[in-house]
Amino acid sequence: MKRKSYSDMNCSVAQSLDIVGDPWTLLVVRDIMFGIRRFNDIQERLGIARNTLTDRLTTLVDHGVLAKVAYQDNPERFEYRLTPKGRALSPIIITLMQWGDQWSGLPEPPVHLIDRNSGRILDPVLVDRQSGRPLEQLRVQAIGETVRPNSTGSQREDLELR
Amino acid sequence: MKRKSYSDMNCSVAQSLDIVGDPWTLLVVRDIMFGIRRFNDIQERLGIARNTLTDRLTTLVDHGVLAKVAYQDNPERFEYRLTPKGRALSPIIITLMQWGDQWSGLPEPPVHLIDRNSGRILDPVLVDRQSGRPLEQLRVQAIGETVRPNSTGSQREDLELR
DNA sequence: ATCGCAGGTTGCATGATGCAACCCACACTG
DNA sequence: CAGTGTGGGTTGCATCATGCAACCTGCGAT
Repeated sequence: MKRKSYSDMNCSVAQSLDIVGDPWTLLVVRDIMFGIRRFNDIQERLGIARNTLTDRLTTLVDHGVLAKVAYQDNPERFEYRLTPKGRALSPIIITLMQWGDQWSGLPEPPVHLIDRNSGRILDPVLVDRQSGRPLEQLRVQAIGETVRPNSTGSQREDLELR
Repeated sequence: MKRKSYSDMNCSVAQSLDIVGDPWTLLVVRDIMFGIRRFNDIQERLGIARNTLTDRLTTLVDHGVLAKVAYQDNPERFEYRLTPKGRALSPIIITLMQWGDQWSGLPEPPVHLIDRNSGRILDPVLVDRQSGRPLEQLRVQAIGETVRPNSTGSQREDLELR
């Protein structure tokens, strides 16, 4: 049956996953972010079915995450580039990469991010912009209509971040 | 046909998505992180099919993301709690939430994160741990076997992060 | 005795995916 | 100008995952 849309869920996580939650979608974005921008290159690297790739690319273009631009005429050939909305996905890709590095059992990280100025390997961490403190060191609470005490009637709890 | 496993891809993003990339999985983790921990509560909040929820929960337990713990006997009743591996997913959930807040067209964020000490709304940003500088302000390059110059023969490019 | 609840399991219909084959316009080679 | 290669797809078919509703089981309460 059709996969249910999350879009009526009044939850930003659900809104995001409604756009980038399909299988392959974030891997396609990852490849394009890393400089693989053409249909055949993406298809070969990922091993994704060609019709599925067509679907993902057009859906991402429809959602404004990618732009399809011709890089030559006669014959017309295309590449896919990130829009600002697409570039804003980088924190998601990077945190997914980190979690995979730490927890998925690969012997060592297949890819490192380096700062081109210092040449150093980067260690990305999520902090509060104002205080600069890592979120995992704070007592963080979620507030909003969507988040309610659960059925036990317990009071709202802190998020377990570490 | 069966969805292809990404696990032989030598890419941490793929490894992560192999575990948390199924539809509903991250929404289930989100709910549990926000304190919804019981089968029926999750099922009602998400509107997920009950058999699908069963599958997602057992898969997450098998992967060590969740722990199924009894909170009473006679009759035995269970709740699902995050393991350390599951708690480590919080940066992914939070960055997904941010992207949804910014780009998915909701009038305003349905949920805010606040610091319980200061009471202030948190604005999470991904920085390099050592320098404290936001990644989007750096020239970042990905290095590793998986990342190669693309078919145009162009040299390795910086990641477009902003 | 039966009602309800928590936490599932089962059966069926359909849509999404994988896979292979095909297509089309153009360019290059002989 | 016939044949071959390349980029970027489309089409058909088989199968798996999902949605949905119904059913089940153990227990406590009425």
